[in-house]
Amino acid sequence: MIKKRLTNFNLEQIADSGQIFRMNKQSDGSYDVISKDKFLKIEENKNGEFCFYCSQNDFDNYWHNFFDLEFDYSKILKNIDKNDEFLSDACKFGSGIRILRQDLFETIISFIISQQNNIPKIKNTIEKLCEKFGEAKKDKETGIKYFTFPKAKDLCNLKDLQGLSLGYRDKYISKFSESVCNKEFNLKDLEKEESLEICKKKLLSIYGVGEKVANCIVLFSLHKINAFPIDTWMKKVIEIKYNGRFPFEKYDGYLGIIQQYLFFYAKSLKNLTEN
DNA sequence: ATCCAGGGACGCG
DNA sequence: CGCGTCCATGGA
Repeated sequence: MIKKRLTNFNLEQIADSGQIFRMNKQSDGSYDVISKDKFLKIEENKNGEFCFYCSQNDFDNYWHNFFDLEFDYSKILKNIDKNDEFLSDACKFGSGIRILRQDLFETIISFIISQQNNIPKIKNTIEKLCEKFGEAKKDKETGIKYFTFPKAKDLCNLKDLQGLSLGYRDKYISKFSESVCNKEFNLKDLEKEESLEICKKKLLSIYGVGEKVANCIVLFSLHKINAFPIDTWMKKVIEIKYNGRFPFEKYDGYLGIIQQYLFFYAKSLKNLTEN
């Protein structure tokens, strides 16, 4: 078990942010996270320390990077236009959010599922997918049983994907998985690509991936933190709070982090027109 | 330009 | 309890 004192790191905020990944709050207040074939329990103790139930090796080689712990988010929080009250409030409200580095294949599948869908159902569908096609495993540290995320070769057959309430998205998943298996689509090359625009272009070539989903994938997996996904919440924010014109130029270079604060804050408010 | 394809959880009046 | 909406995309 690794104990860490961390600033700008909040489990609840990370779990409820716009990122779709396998993180679930347990009845004892701890959080179970699953990424690829890895499991991690995290809890915050009375001293305000975070306990990561994994080996030093797994922490250093995987989770540290996954949660983007090297990056100092307070730099961003200091750069906010003081006159922008809504954004200042949003940054305070979500200051513990981190932009994760999620597995590329897992992120592509997850965000294809996310389109025209709600978060409880998305999570439910992903879990069903993992139970059916993933590998049953037991976490060494806690003994907790879990299912790994499926491999591309397991998701190629369209018929196998039926009955999981994927709806019309099933064909997107089988086609993409097949293109990964026959090397038509090279995940490794995409992971190495530096340019946000080239990454987006390659992702947009996937059947079933459009502008919004491509932006989510480059931000949440490839960590191009200037990507700015615009969903219905962001549309509302820009329209109601910024009269249709958000000052993108002020935050060039880290727009994706700004987007997460805005998204998380907007969702927490019952009515955007008030406040 | 507009509609529909699957589907279900959730919030609100 | 019924209805609108939800982290959209592609094809007709």
